[in-house]
Amino acid sequence: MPRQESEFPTELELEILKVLWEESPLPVRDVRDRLETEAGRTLAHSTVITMLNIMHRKGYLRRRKQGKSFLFRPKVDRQQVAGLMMGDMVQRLFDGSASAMMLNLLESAEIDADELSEIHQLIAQITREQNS
Amino acid sequence: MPRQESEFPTELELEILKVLWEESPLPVRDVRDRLETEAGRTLAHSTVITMLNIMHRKGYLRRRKQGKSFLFRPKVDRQQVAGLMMGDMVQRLFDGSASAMMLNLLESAEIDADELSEIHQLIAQITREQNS
DNA sequence: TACCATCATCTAAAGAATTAAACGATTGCC
DNA sequence: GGCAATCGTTTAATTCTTTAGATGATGGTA
Repeated sequence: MPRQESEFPTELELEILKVLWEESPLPVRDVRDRLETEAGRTLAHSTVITMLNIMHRKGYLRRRKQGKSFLFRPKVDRQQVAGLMMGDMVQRLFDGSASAMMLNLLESAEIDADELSEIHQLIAQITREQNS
Repeated sequence: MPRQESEFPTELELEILKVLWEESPLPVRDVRDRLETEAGRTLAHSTVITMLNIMHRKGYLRRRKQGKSFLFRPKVDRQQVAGLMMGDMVQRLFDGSASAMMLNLLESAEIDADELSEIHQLIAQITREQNS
């Protein structure tokens, strides 16, 4: 028994989602162009169609026929996917402790003062909400 | 050109690393047993050996012969791997913004009051360090 | 010594992810 | 009407990941 199909978008699927989260709906050709300019991935037209169809089958995208071509747009939003992927990573790396992950991020990533301040305030706000 | 070998531990590789981060060095048989009890994965002995050898080749593990069997232990530490994987995810999901990732974590994950407080204090401490 | 248990190596199978060529349908234009 | 451009479908090749059987070496034991 080999491994199962990933429950999250794969690397290329995520790249395509990012394109479509930025602007959609888009026809195949435009997705292809943006993968090249934005992600530095030059793919054959048929490759992109194949991927879009797979993603449609998996439920990541909606597909609508316009004229003779299809327009694609995301069916899942960025927050949702990010949440799922992060949740998975929290499980796999930190045995489910989101705070352990945050502590790791704080220590290993360079986060500038403004951002730190923003996060600081958000925590304060969440704390207030929990206490009310 | 299909995809390349992952630069990070794969799913099963990470599971094995977790076993060895907990205790090492271990012989193959013990790794196998712990994968079963701790990760719920029942694998053939030869499967585990194959994986351990692959991981050794990739530089994730050290291997030492004791008697007729090998003992394995990690060559990479948890912080290091976590940092790399998180960095990759920050890139892929949040275009490099670690703070965006943290904000997402704060909003989507349930983090209890004690943990929030701990994080809050750590941020304050980092802020002080940055200002000195 | 002969046999059995224990280990490692070799080999390979099968699914997932990625890539794209070949082919066919449709549409617009000369 | 015919030709070229454009689009989708079919099919398949390649690599990575995961899995494990077959085989061979070695050491202990009856």
